[in-house]
Amino acid sequence: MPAEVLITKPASFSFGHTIRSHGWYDLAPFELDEEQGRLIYVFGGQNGYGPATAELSEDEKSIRIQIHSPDFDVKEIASSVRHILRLDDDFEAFYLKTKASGSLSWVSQRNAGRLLRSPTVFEDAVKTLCTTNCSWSLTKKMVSNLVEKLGERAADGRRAFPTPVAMAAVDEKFYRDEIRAGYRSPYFVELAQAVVGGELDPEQWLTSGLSTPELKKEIKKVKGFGDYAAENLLKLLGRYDGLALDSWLRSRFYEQHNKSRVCPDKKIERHYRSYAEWKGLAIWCDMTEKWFDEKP
DNA sequence: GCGTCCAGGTCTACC
DNA sequence: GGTAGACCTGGACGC
Repeated sequence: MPAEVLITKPASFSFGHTIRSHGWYDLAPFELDEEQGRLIYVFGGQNGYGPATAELSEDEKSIRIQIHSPDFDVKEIASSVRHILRLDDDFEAFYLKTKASGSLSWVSQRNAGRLLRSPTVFEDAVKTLCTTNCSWSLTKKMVSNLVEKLGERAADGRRAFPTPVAMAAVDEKFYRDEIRAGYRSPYFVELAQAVVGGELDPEQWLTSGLSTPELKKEIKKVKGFGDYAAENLLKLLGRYDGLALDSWLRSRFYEQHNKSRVCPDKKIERHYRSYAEWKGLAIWCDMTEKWFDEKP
């Protein structure tokens, strides 16, 4: 029998909207069980414990965590679940703006807006790099390869996301040949080695006192992070000032708000200007509303 | 099955 | 600061 932990749900929280908020649920070691409405994740080993697979689901008042492992750090896993589901983030100011907007009033009605994230900023950074300049199928392949070839195995045979140490231990050739990361390969080596060597601490970005533009500059110092990747990572850190425009978001905007005609990014920026520091989340909710009609 | 073309975001060199 | 070309992969397409 798996061990079970319950976490009380915040008042304005939607489990379904959070786990399907963006593509992360589709990237290993996340797995979405659509039929049962469960999110599965393999938490990395910590504090002397090995990796542990956990299934997250919900009932009326709680989030249920079922842990399939002979030994695990229950506090660490519960704390990571709070982090990945953003249970402690405050969206009241965003909901006030969306309520006033009319077109985005559904966001507060459905308690949407929480973007699923990984337990560590390092994992989110690596996955963001895997989304740059390629199709979603290639992103999935690169992330699966990383987990399969470098991740530590949990008791049930699934694997956790690789640690910075594991990623720093292999060379550029490995990333090219085994991960199929192509020209991104040296970026992974550089990122992992900088974290292991202590020159870079991505986890510190969560609590950084820097302004968002300053933090974006810091993130862009990491090879492979341009405007899109930096702004995407900032969203996962909880800073929504940037739109993180990629080709998909642009084409959805043209279709929805510009009669399918291409327009400059500045026009997109103007469209969401009233959301101020929330505009990155506003565009994401605006462009993905239909996802939740398709996936009730 | 093979070859060609294209999309995708960032980097570097150059203006 | 802006721009062009290179980077690399997988998918689509034509043969």
